[in-house]
Amino acid sequence: MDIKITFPDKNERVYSTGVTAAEVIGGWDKNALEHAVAAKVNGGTVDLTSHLMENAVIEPVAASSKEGLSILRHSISHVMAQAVQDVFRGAKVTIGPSIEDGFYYDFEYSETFTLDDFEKIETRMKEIVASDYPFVREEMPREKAMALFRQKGEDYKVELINDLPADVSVVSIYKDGDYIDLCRGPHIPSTGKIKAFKLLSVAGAYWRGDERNKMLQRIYGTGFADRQALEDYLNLLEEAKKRDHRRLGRELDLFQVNDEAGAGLVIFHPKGMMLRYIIEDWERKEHLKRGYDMVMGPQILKVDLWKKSGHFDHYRDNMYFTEVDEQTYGIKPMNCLSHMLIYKSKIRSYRDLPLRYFELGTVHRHEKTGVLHGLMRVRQFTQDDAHILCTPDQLNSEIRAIADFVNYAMGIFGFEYEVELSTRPEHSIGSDADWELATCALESALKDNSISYEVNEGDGAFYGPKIDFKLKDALKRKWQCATIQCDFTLPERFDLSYIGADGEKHRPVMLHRVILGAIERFMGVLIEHYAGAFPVWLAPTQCVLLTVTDKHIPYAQTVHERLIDTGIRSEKYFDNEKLGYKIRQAQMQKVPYMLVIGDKEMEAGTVSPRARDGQNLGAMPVEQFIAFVQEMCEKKN
RNA sequence: GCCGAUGUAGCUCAGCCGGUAGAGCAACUGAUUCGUAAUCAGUAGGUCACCAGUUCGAUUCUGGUCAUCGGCUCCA
Repeated sequence: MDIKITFPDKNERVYSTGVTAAEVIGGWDKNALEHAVAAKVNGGTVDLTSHLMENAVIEPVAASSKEGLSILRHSISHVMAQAVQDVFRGAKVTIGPSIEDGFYYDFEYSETFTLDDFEKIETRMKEIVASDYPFVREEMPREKAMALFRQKGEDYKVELINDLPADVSVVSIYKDGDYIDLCRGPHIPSTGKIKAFKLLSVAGAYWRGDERNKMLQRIYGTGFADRQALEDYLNLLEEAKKRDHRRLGRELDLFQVNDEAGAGLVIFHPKGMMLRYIIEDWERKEHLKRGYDMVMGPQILKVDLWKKSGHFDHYRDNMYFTEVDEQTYGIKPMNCLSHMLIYKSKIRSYRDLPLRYFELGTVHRHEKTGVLHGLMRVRQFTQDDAHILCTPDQLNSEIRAIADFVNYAMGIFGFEYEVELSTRPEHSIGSDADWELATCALESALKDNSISYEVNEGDGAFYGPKIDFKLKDALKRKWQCATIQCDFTLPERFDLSYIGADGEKHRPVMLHRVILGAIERFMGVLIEHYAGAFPVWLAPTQCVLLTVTDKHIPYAQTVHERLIDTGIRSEKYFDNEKLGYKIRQAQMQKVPYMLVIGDKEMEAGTVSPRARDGQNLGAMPVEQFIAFVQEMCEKKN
């Protein structure tokens, strides 16, 4: 029997049944086979060693492609597990997938792995690579596989097989050398295909990601198609370290987190506070343009109100409480309660809706110690929070308007983001019907706006489903910033109503939403995004005046006063140092413009700006520089 | 909260197999008055995270606490 194979270039060739994918690809293009780690056959990815049994469209999967890298890294994780078991007898294997920038493998082992062990493991891995063991796939009945892994003492693998759906009768295993692993595949043809890898870190991880389970040891590593790509990636990691917001926060004197004050509590220094002020000021204006009203509620509210809202039952562990005059107060972890009370302060007509209450609301949440992280994860933070109360009919257009707002804001800062729709979690309040309605409202607004999104099952807030906007920082970590949450429950619990056109009472719907999310976190992301070199409109210091000698100070002082007078954030640097030294200092502080002031400038009434990128703009009248900076701010440059 | 690592001057880091500590940069003082990424000299700076224990003696060893870092879980 012969089969017909179609290549990517649409050419076709006939082979006898059972020919391997590698033979077919090699016959089509030797070079393509050289760089391939797997094959795509009729859309599915398979081993190069797999046999083709029917007519097929075939395509090589290159090691450097996204899918190829994933397969390569998965294979490297097998080799690492093999090496770990060779070096550390008794280590049990669990799972070892490829992830975004590499791979990991989780082990159970009596001793702790240290960074020093990496060398031993890598050395053994290199031997395995040099041996060029073929990866051999074998399929067997699940009972047989279970017996095999039980006999090897691999309890976790036994559990994995045990938990497979009942209708799975055959499982696949992969062998390379004398190592056997339960695996769906596909894998690279042989260990010799591995050209570049590195182990990066070791950390704890719960078996199956559940904190009730045993803590395993996870070794992270990465691999690439060639050494150069690996080098480039490692350099990128170094670069990312340099723009870590915690480091820049100190170097640029923006903020501190102090043990004496408490973990997760940010203290803003003048420059950091200036940055924050600029962002908040901009936000207030943007909200006023969009029909929001500014409001403000108290920091603590009586515990009974938190019971009424459901926070006490569902959010208590994350809340701080305080006792005053035998009254218990909850320190607010969210801003909604006051906003509910504002709504309730008078009878509302359908003509009043939608009402959009905006508050830069500071909240406290008791976050677990292990999750605190610079500005990104803190215990006190300020949300650019708003609650929109509207009729069900208005829901769709309100959600669309928020999505537009988010898009506009992200555009200003040049962030990319992804959208997720999070549905009802395990612990939640409200009826199924309301959840259904709320989820549909969010989903249809996304669809109407043709925003692509992924569904995140069970990740909603306890009172309603949400749309999350996740932006990416310099380390490619995703951060949840903007979110829109649809809530039928709180209006119910607070018995909110409006009088409709029919003269009857109706229940409004509430949207909770933030645009930047937490100002602290957003600033952290911003710092890394710009590597501390903020655009002029955001820079805490926009220009610094550098005098050549002391005799230029009086003139420089008048320039400074003029700049400050026009609202430009100018700083004086009149120290008795050489110009080169001062430029270096200003450069390291990443100030957008350095204004050099010497004899020439003093005589002509000019300044000579030097841009942060080293470009000398030449002498210009002070007024010209002012106009220049003002224009940049206007354009948000 | 869990696993692991770490905590020495403002910062980056040495050091001590137990005998109370150093370097570079920063800071301060003086000299120098200088044109686009580091002028020279001097001075000062530390309860070695905190609290116990072992010891004649602890920064060093042991235990606990706090915090930080890398992850897990959770989240704006």
